[in-house]
Amino acid sequence: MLSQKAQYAFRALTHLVNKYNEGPVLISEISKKKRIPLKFLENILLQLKNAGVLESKKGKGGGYYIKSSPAKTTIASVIRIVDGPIALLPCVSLNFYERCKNCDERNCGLHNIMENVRDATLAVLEKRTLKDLATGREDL
Amino acid sequence: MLSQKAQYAFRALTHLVNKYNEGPVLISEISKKKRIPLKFLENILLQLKNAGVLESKKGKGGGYYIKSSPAKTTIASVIRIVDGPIALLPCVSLNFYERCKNCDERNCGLHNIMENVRDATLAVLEKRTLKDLATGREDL
DNA sequence: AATTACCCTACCTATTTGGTAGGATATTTG
DNA sequence: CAAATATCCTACCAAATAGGTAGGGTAATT
Repeated sequence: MLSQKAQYAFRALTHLVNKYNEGPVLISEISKKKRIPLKFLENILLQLKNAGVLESKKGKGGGYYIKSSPAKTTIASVIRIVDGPIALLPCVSLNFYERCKNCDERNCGLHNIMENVRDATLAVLEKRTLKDLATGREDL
Repeated sequence: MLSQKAQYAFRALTHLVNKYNEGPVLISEISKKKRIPLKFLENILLQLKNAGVLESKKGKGGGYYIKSSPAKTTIASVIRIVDGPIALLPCVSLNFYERCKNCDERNCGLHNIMENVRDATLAVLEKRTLKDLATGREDL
């Protein structure tokens, strides 16, 4: 399951997508509109900025906004930034690979199954982008 | 990611599949062969038994064994027993559904995406069974 | 210079995860 | 029946992670 943090991240990103091209949005606005604890949200947005998804502007009239086009950032990459691995086992993770100390990957039934799961999952998550989060209207 | 507990469960089940139809297997044997802490393994196997995956026999000559045919138990069901939900969000879980308090499911881009992920994941995990864990040889 | 608003470090609490201890219970065998 | 075997059950514990808070520092406007 996605962490609460990741869910907050997606809620915040949804807001930013809906306001794309309307200039920087205050953390406090996102916090209020989406009911996300302010200080917690602050470091989520910072993390997304450091990873290159968001850009920020300081001082009056500042805030956060989506760096490039929403269609350029995949849902998969957001999950990796906030929660880490998407795969169900370290030994089948593309971005966070770790060798299994207790199985021989070429002769492990589970390994094979989990590779299939990973591929099926990524087929969706790498295709969908921030653009797909847009709602058109301002729900909660 | 799957928990350590789930990974232990699959290692143990692999052993039991390989010994299918050879009678009950001692917890202590599985523990030794698969290097799983004995007491921890004990309650994993018990849980799988209570869920109807395994059967046990007490006293001398006792142990654990797979209840019905290995092909009857899906990988998905094992994950649900040991780790709980497979879906990435509670609001798209088939077996552990919980309403999202912060979004309208009909108008939530993320909800839709996560339904697709769930379907893609389950297409694999509901098709594969314990039978697919069999290795033929005794690794580790 | 004052204000605004993001940036950074540190900290705190509750829950979950991973694991252990010890005895109770049921079954088989002599 | 008694002894041995092996699962079953309850309780506990420590470390890690998740979720959240506090407070001041820094940069950019006006």
